[in-house]
Amino acid sequence: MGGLNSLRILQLHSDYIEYLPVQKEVSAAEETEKTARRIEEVVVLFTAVEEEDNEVVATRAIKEIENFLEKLKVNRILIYPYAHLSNNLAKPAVALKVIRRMEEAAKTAGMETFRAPFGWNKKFTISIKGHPLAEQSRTVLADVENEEEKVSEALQAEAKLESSWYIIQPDGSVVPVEKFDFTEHKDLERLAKYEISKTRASQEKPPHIKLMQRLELVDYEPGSDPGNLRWYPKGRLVKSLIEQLVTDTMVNYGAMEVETPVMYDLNHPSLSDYLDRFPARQYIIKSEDKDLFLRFAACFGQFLMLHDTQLSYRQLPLRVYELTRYSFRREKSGEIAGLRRQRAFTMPDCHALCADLRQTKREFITRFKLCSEVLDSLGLEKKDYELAIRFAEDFYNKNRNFVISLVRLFGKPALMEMFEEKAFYWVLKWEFNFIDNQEKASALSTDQIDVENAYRYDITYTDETGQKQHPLILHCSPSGGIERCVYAMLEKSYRDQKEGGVPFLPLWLSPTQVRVIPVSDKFTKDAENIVEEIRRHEIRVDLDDRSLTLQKKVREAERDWVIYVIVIGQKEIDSGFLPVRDRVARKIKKMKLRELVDKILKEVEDKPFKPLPLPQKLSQRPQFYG
RNA sequence: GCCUCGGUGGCCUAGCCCGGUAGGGCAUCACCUUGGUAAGGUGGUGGUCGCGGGUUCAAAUCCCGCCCGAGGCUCCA
Repeated sequence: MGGLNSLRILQLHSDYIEYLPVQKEVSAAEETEKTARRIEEVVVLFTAVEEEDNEVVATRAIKEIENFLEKLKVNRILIYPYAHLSNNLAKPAVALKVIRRMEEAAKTAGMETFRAPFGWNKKFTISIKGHPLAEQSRTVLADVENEEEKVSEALQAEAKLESSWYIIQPDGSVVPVEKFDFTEHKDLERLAKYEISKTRASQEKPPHIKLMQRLELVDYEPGSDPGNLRWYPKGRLVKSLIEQLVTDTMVNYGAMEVETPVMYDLNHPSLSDYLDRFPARQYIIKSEDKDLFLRFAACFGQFLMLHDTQLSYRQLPLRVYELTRYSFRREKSGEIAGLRRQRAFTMPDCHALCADLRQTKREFITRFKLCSEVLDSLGLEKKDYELAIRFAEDFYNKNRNFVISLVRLFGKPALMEMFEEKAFYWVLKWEFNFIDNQEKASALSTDQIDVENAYRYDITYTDETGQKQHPLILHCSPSGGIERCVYAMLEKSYRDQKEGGVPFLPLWLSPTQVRVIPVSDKFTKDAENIVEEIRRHEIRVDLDDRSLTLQKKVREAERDWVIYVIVIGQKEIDSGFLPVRDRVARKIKKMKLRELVDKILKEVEDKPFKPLPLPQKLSQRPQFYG
């Protein structure tokens, strides 16, 4: 029964690999020079030879790999002896023989074949490509009878543990997902389906894409890489106001705003560890003497900063905040979609260092509340998003009441994922998920308890007794990506409209809050005076001075989602009352200018303000789209 | 990366199956119109039909190759 033993190969389609033999590890090691080697556009085969392998297996392995290379349209391989793939290794002499046989077979098959020396401890750097076939692990069995090929997602699968899915209710009761009655919780059902079975209901284009273009908020930029967007003035205003709101919220909460670099040395020792877990996702920049990667979160910069910080337990919890413009993730081409997912995106990222679990829990609750406040400001209420909460079973058993208290705060049943063991660097994590018109779920706010990175980055504080301690680290994005917030607002508006409602952005985010329309050219001057009076109160007001019909101008104001529209003619000048067309209430109400101003100021109270991002007169505005 | 669909003035789109000198709408420009709450009228400017090759007397249309985009798959600590 030799069937269980085999040749194990981790096959990685790589942009490049660099390796440097450091020292001999076994006596059977081959002779080689201690010089660095770099190979580009290559399929790297990390190979371990197990106990009962014979040389037939080598030929068979190469045959399988040959098929694969055809699919990848690559013809260059590097055979890289890598013992760590197995705990049942063959003797070095046998292994070397098998490896040499592989090399020979590959050359015979016409592959451009490289091989790293056997028996050496080697330092290496690898950049793996981002497509699904890039990472494969294969096991070639020694037993000829057993021809099954096992192909699996190598890196992820190793870390992925069994998890089970439940619905947890505010009263603390827990039901397996399949037993829960979703009648009253359709979006939660969609989230569960999306997370567990990954089914899709719809095949159409996400509606927010058309809206983001038509409203001249934001658009694709063909001159860049996919997933890098251009923001028109109105969109820039909306985005910038949301950024401001999130930042204000975090600063009020006590966070210290910092700024850190967008790119980091690929070979920095503290980072390489972390990076190893996300090998395929970076933009790589070549500088004169080093390779840099663009950050995909604010963690690096903040952790490197905190590593160098002198911290006492008296200063905990310590909150550090950064708005990353941008974070970069080189998502696979097919994964990018409008404002749902980009390759360059803006993400607020707030870390809190806590001394112990007790402090952590208190902090976690505070942040949980802040997150729903932020979403509420965007016009996203509890009914508009769903909570997912994930943890290791062990953590849950010890902290059950804490988990339930979060669900109670949320006030609705939540999706719960329980892992048999701690699978990641966090022990507890939650997200607010928005479900869009295609029934796809996207995470907005999120927070997690990280128990590893303080060690990885050696971040410490001094406790009461003068000892260095590693804190717990909370990672929170209070809003999620800002782009994604806009996506959620637009998708929600579309849904509202489909259900017979009026689509609009919250008043404090509306690029135009009030539009004044003179009934004819004769009243432009009077209209201007009114505009100026409104503007003085920090209200974004504009003037449609184009020589179009009144109907047409009203129509366009509606299409621009302007919430308050005022028409100015002789009657208004005589009476002093303004006919205010309220988009949301869908009626025209007569009021004094002061009344309107007060009403608006009250509605946008406490929210950030920025002035009109375009010329005040519509006749002076270019058309950015269409 | 794979699959599917697509690429025609700034935007939307007809024409493609069945080859015969590219049509409409919006926007833009000019003129008329100066209005009372969701599209006033007339006229004009603007296109080597994504790129390259092939078939043909003739290609937006048929064939081959490539590029770009979108969606799906997959992925999403």
